[in-house]
Amino acid sequence: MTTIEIRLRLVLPKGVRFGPGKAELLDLIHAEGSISAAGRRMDMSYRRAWALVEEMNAAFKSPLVASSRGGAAGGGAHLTELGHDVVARYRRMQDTLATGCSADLAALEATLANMHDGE
Amino acid sequence: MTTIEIRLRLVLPKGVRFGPGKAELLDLIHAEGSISAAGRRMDMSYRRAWALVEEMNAAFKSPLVASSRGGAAGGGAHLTELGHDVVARYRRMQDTLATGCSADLAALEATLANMHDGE
DNA sequence: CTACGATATGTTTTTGAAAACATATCGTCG
DNA sequence: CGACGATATGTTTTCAAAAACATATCGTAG
Repeated sequence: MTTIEIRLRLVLPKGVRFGPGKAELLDLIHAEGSISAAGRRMDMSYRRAWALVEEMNAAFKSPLVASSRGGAAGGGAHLTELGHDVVARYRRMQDTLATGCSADLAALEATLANMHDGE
Repeated sequence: MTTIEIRLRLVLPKGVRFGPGKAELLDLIHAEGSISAAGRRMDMSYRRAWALVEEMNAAFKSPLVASSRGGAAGGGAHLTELGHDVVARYRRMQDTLATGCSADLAALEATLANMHDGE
């Protein structure tokens, strides 16, 4: 049981940050085909999910998410090729980190305080 | 010139987070021999620096920082053996990350937007 | 041509973390 | 013993990010 969680965050130009949250959001947009549905699954308002997508789209040379309005389902969104690429790279970096640091991580876990409360 | 910064953050039990900020604070405490001096170097109030130290000390089975009051210099603080160990491990994980992900990082940088404004 | 469901934004309100301010305590040294 | 410089905390204030609320727009299908 791993009690320490490792988080990777990329800080892009203009202070834009890309971490676990945005990565998950992109994954969910891919799975749901909609920004609002993805936001719901993350207990996030559409307002906020949309803002995050905007920020990401602006940070790269071309959008990570393409969206459309109207139509049968009211509209929708999907990942662009670049969007898929960015998520894949982020996941791979995560894996590299997890496997490369497992020894140090285990050593650190042995030095943690014994907590009483759950979690 | 690397325009993407990689940040590593550990989430310990009870939601305590250990990232670049706390790592630097520990380094500065080691260099300065004082929590207040370290805080000053980071443009941080003593209040805040002290709170971060408290949080870290409580998260591990024994303190990372030992401090004393009064005396010639008014008091002081220094890293314990565990404190040095934690910082060293964090730095090593950082290196592992940086070297292991350089390829993905370079690829990502090539897909960033061309910005106008500085930084 | 109307209803629907999602995108796209503007505006206001909440709130939680950081800053700012204020003391109290400690131990050596002059 | 009185001053100094750092630790140790309590209290109040600021402020920016997130939430909450409110619309406007779009395009297909019925």
